[in-house]
Amino acid sequence: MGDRLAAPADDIVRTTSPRHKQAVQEIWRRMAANGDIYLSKYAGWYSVRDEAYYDKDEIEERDGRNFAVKSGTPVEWVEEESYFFRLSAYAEPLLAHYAKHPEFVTPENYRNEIVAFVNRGLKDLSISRTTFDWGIPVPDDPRHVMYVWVDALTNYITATGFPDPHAPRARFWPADAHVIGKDITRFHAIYWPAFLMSAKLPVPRQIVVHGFLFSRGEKMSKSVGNVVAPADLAARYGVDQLRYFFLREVPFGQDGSYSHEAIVARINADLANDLGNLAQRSLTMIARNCGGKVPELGQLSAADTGILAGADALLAEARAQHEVHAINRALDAIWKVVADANRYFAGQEPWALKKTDPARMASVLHVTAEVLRVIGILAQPYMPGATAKLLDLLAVPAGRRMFAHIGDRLAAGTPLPAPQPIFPRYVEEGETPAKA
RNA sequence: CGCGGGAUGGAGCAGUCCGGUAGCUCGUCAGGCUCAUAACCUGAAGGUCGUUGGUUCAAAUCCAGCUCCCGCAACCA
Repeated sequence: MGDRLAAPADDIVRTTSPRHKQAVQEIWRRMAANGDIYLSKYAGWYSVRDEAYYDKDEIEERDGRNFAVKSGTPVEWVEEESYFFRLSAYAEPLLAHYAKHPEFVTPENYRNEIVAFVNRGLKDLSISRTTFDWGIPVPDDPRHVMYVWVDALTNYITATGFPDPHAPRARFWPADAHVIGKDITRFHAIYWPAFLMSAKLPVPRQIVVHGFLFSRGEKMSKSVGNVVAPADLAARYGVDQLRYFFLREVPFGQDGSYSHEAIVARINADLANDLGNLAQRSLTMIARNCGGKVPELGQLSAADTGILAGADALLAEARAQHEVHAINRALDAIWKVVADANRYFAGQEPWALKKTDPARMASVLHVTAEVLRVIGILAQPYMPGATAKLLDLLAVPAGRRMFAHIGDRLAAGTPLPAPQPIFPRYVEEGETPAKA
């Protein structure tokens, strides 16, 4: 999945792997050493079929037997020996942490939910089971295996090589941002930092909560029949186009909605028309009128310095927006410059200068290409494929495409490859592609 | 009274915290240009800001009630 969306994982932690077992048992030992793990009994109404416990008020009695209200499955009273984590002791430390680091849980509405939840008090957490044996054994008590919480959450530090402080990736902990779905906020904003505090490990700097995506405003569900696989969308519209659409259209942290019409509108307007066409019209002129080489740059006009300054200011703007996870605003800012560049191009009328002032035409084309280079570099994280193509067309060397190279300038005289479209228009099936 | 989000020109959103000319994208209409992927540029039309009441010189914005829509509801990762 990650590969098909051009978002490959650096690492995948299998919970059965030896390194994970080692990390999990070590954090358990440290939590125990801190006096936060104790053995007791877990008692409650258990449904074998649901593999879940229910509260007393979730149970109803019929014909002398007890059933779970929600699922209708039979339940029985079960008492099971279990290790508990003293989560109750961490309500105060957690609240203190939330207060001291207001950005710890972001966006703010999720932070408010978490604070309100913790304010109501925390119960200790059952963290082991004896009813099954798949799972990581509890240190010094092989009758128990760890229940999901400690096991699953610890995978983050397994990936950084914990407990080896000299592991190659050890420097990545604590993480700058845990990016999670809104449905698992509590586990990541409450349980996980509590475990870490108990084990005397640093907590992540930030838990960043994202929303869900809805198809035409409705939650995807099999019964509604609106389930769409991301890979299918990528195949239909293009990976870069799909990534651009969601990153641009959905404010991070909120739920987002998409539809075929919205995606087509975005990729045609922003990608094909604004950026793709700007590259095409300028590069075609260069190919035809400047010998296919980066044209000479003459004396800069106010319009030239204006558009170049706009492009050069983007890195700082994008960084500021990413700092608060406003990816859509970073893209807004970049596309504002794309629009400015189209205005610049139309205003300078290089096609007219071709007859009256070829040197000035060359300058205008040079400046336009330069702006495209900056945008191409900045847009790489969002659209790796298309930006690589754009930078290729501008003959930007592979080693000069980092943000640090934005200050580079195109060298006049550099040969350019033949222009090619970067973003094709999306044409509905059945429609005839327009003749250019 | 379980918790939370939302209701703003045809569509999707911003603005609401810190009241004071209602903004953006798409769409529509008119004009321009002709380098370009029927694209680009300029201009215009279009909104009693869900509803009722209150506070105020002034409310999309603050307060109270109501209606409708949506998501979540702790051992299920």
